[in-house]
Amino acid sequence: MNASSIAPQEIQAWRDNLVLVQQLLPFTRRVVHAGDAIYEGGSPFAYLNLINSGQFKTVNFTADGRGQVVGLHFRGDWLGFDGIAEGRYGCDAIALDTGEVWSVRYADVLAACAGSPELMRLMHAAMSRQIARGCDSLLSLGTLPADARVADFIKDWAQSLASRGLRTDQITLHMTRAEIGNYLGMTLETVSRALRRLAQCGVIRFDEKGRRDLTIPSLSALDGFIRSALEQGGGTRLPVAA
Amino acid sequence: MNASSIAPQEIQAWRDNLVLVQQLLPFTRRVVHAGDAIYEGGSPFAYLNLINSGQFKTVNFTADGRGQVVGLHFRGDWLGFDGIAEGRYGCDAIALDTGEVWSVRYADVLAACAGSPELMRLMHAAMSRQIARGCDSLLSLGTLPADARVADFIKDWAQSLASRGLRTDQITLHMTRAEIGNYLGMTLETVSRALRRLAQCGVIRFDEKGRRDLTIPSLSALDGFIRSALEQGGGTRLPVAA
DNA sequence: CGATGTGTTGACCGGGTTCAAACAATGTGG
DNA sequence: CCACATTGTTTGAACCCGGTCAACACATCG
Repeated sequence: MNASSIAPQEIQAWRDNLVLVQQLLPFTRRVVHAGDAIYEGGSPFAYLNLINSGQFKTVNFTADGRGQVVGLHFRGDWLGFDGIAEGRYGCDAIALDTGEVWSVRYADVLAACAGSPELMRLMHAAMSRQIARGCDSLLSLGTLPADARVADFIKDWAQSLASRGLRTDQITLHMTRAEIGNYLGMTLETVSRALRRLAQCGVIRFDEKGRRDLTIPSLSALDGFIRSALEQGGGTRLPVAA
Repeated sequence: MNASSIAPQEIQAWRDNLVLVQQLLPFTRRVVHAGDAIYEGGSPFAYLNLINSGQFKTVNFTADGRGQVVGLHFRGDWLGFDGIAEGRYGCDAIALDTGEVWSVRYADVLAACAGSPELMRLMHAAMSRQIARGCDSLLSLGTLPADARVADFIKDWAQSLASRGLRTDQITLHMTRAEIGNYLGMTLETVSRALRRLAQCGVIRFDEKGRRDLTIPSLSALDGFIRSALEQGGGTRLPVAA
């Protein structure tokens, strides 16, 4: 599951989305800035949004005010799948920095899919990928201690960039400690302490610029940190005895 | 979000899957028993499985032996979406009791979707629903204390049955405490204690038959328990200051 | 009968939360 | 330019929820 094991056809999956949409679908470009909402939970569903650039989070809100970051999304990802079934979006989609999304009417997508098996397959694959990513998030939340969860988070982030052809050694987290903590199911203080420990182990390094820019000397070192945190941290936390 | 607020068209969504598949797709019926694997993570993807009866869990495994129950599935749900993108299943799908699934070649689904907008829409909706359910799981894991998480789990279970026209006052958990705990990100002991506390509050009641059969006097009482656990348990655990 | 798997309960302890204080970064207006 | 407010980050100290370990009850099954 490391970056080098990404299947060849996967490396370019994000690009296929952009190319095919450009060829087959009418869409409107929409430039957004940090904090902008692409859509909000509860509002009527009509559009899917394909990310052309920028980074985004999806946040799930409840009536009683609880909020949970449930996903991070990058170039080539779709925003809005959660709205298809109910006809209303289930989450807020928020831009983490400035970027551009391509908005397409879902009705147009359906029509185009009927005429293009390739596009239909691509949409299925995109939804499938989001389902699989959700499973991985649950795995991380349920089985890893706090420090390892933060390490896994950074590893995922870097791999997401790597699979899109972006540089992974030097990354910028466009999220506050509070947002990261929310996403990982812990408090902002724990995130801060975990990052300090990761830096002390040399598995990440903070840039001079600020506390959100960091360099990753080695992805496999991150993996090593996670594994060591698992075995020395009591060993079998939530294993399933087959 | 209570049981009575389910939209009319949602109540029968599970049935549409079964009806449409029966009309449009060649499939093979497959009877399974508790513990049987419908498919296993890592094996090549070729079939989707529509649940006609029974209850199922999906389990995500890692190379280092960690396992996490990531989803529960009932009549009308599809199993196998997570395999479309990579061409390999990402999870194990395990039967929790005796049931029947309809196995359909994914290639046939694609072909049939091209000729039936209704079926295509239905597949999208099914995937969308699974994405949304994943988001809800993350919300529960990230924002609720242990007791409330167990209460929310039972509420979800009951609502899943209710939306399929099954009785919700009397339910049987076809899972061990360890499985439930794994699903909810806690230990089996905590599950046991949480259930006892729920029973003491009268929000659930154990049947004479065994420790897995329980009755739910009132769904709204479960909601009340969750809300009270939130406000008296320190109040704002992971809220997002808008 | 013992063996095995499951569930319950108690006592202890530790990782992570909570509370608090101080610091850093970035505006904002006079 | 500085005073000031605001937001984000770091660090410390105390507390507590939930994990860990252990013992026991209770089934089912050979």
